[in-house]
Amino acid sequence: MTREHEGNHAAASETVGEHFDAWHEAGFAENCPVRDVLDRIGDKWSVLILTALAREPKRFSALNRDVGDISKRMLTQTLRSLQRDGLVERTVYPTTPPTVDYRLTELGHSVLEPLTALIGWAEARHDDIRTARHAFDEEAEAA
Amino acid sequence: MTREHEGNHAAASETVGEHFDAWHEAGFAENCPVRDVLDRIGDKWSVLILTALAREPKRFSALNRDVGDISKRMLTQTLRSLQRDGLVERTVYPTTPPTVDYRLTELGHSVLEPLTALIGWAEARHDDIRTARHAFDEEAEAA
DNA sequence: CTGTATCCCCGATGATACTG
DNA sequence: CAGTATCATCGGGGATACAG
Repeated sequence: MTREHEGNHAAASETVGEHFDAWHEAGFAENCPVRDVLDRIGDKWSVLILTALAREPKRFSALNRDVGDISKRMLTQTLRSLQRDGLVERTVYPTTPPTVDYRLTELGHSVLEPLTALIGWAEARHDDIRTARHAFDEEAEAA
Repeated sequence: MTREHEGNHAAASETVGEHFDAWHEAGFAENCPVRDVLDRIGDKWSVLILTALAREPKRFSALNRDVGDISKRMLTQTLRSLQRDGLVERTVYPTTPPTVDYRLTELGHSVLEPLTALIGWAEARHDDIRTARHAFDEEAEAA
């Protein structure tokens, strides 16, 4: 089932494979751009916040509401990280009580493209994953 | 600097934004395909293993060597997860001592595409991120 | 060679209370 | 409204020893 498909991907994987081979041989693992980005993408809230800001700037309380069940603590912390990395811009309006909004920077918008591709893959292939899990678990159960 | 760029991304972000707005409103947060995938992508080793297998199947010991400084424990554990999700196929050859190799399935190869896009973004934009961090940290230091 | 079994530690996250 | 401070928890992941 797997073997027949390898041909389909040979062309793409050839290039990609060579790239990653060189990459691994170079000892990429330490302080590598990719791990750096992946660590951020990988945390529990960054992607959710970035996508929540995709359409328009939002205020702190709006984000707190729109992103499901994130604590104020983690919202603040994640926003700071995103701001520090130049993905999000924070604007304070000196009203009372204070008004603050967050918007994606150009860099923030740009990461949404590869991110959207990945999210698209997740949505498109999630059924396959679920099926694979089921098969795997039942096989394990048989033992 | 940010505002001027928004126009460039308006067209793309409009659609993407609407998608994510609907997505957030739908209460996506719980057992959502995307969090599911992101959790795996986000862990410390999955992407490294996936890319290490991009070119060709590898044996356990080869993976242990090629992926920088992963413990046997985590290698086994991560490979099991990837196998369970149908991204990696495990083949045992009944020799003595045992020989085992791991290869990407079609599903595994397919995730490499969006993943490669993200990695490409990381490599292309890492300098911008580093610059942003520097600026942010110095600004904080000034306080 | 290819793992499994244990123990342990630390950082990420949550809960709660407080502040300008 | 928009945070900060503090404490408690929980699980990911490393180290090490053992096993088929």
